Amino acid sequence: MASADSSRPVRVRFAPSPTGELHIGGARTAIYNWAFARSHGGSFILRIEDTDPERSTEENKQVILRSMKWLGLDWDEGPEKGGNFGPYLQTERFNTYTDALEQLKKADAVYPCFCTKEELDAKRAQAESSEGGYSGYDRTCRSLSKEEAQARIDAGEPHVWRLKVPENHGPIEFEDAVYGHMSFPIDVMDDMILVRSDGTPTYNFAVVCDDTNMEITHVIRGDDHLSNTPRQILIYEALGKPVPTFAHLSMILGADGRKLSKRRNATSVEEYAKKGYLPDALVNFLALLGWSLDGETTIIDRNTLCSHFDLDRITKKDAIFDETKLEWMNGSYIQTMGASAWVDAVEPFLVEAGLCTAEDISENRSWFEALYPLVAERSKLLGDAVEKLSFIFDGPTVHLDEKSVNKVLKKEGSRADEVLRAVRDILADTSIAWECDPLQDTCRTLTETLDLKAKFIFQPIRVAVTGSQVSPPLFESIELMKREDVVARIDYTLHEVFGD
RNA sequence: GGCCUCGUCGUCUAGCGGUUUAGGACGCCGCCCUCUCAAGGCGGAGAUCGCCGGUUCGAAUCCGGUCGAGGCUACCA
Repeated sequence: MASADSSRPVRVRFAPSPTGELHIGGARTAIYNWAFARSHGGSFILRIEDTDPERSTEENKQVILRSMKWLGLDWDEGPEKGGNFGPYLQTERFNTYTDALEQLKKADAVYPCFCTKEELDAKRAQAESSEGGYSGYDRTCRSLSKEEAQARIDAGEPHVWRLKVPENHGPIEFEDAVYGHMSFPIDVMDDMILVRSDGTPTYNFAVVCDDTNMEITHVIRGDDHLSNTPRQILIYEALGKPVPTFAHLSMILGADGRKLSKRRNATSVEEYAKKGYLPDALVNFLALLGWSLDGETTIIDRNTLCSHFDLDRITKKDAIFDETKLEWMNGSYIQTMGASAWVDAVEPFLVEAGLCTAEDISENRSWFEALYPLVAERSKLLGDAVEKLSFIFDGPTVHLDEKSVNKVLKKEGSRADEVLRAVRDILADTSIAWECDPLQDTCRTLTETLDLKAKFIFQPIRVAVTGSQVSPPLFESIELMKREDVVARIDYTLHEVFGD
């Protein structure tokens, strides 16, 4: 029975392969590993599994590192950081795999196999179409004598190294921290290839070597590896190394209930950053996709996550990624993030939209921070600020939304022209402080002067000043604009709509 | 084909044999607040716990079967 050595200090790792960007599923796996390390006083290791030269790229590696940093998942050991168990790129660890292979050769736990890929494919194809079906490599080369095998190796014949699955081994069992007791019959275990004919390690072999050498205590990974686990346990046993605790994570599905795919869904962390999500929100949301604190709490900050995360509250069921809820959560984080952090986060969006430059922001920092209350509780995504605030940057004229003009200014009996003329005089009156409250209070007196409901006073002002019947709070916005611009906008509207 | 999983409101989930008329969150609907939109507050609809049997005084919770979904079964990771 495989069991973990609980006396060792907790060491976990996130091991992406740079064959693509960091996607949502990988991000969640990373978050769980990170949070587990933090909540157990352990180490979080980042290892890049780049043994597939065909698909691995340096660019992808950089994107992954960038996304990890953006998410705020700091690693204790790994690329750029180093550590006592490096290197942290598999391509730089080949000597450790050959060392392990030598050890297995000495222990007579592996054997060379000379069957070619073509022969294997043919055998498998034939077996699959026959009655019993395919049940793994037929072990042709396992019965080769030592001498014959060595002679063929010496003759330069291409060969792989296969694990000699033990004859008298009971079922392979382990306690998965998420799925519970697992048991796999030994007779369905293939004599899997550990080292390819070109000398490179296969995935299952490389992971086990790395995880043992890096003294990983808990392997938290996607459940597509659940069926690989018994194979890996066999390798741990052959190596005579302690088997870590495994925790397998269910899959994240798209809204259509199907596997997330680049074609149908936004899948990479980078895309979510560009869409205006906050790292805190994404971490919170992803943490809750398959894990719960208590079933009640939904807003969970990093500190809470890092102190309370544990494996026993992870769900087994696949989860559907519901972006609507992510949006809500992001809005919630925007509401509480504070003006300063908001300005930093929203800057690229404002600049991108051409509303201002980075210099404008650094020179008028406090003015930009004053914008925050106008949109904080009205934004789901950072970029929402652009649409809501653009009118403020428009100067002495503003684009008048036709629908709003018709509905508010030209409405039968609204007396919007009277209202605007009166308001114009109030706003132009320099004896009234250019501040939210005095301006608003003075305008409100018009409800009595003109005998109109507040709505009929304020909505015309809103359309004239912001161009639309929907906007952030009126006088809070006006306060942040120049008096001459606001007055000019009212004159402009009066002229455009009423021909003044 | 073989092996291994998973299955509670539309979605994320709580639930670990009785305290459950199955709780919370998002979304949806209504009301309140209100200068618009939001935010916030309050309330509502929404799950016979995939299905069928069994165990039990009692099951979403335990067991068996079944259906559906998924993973692995590569000289990919």
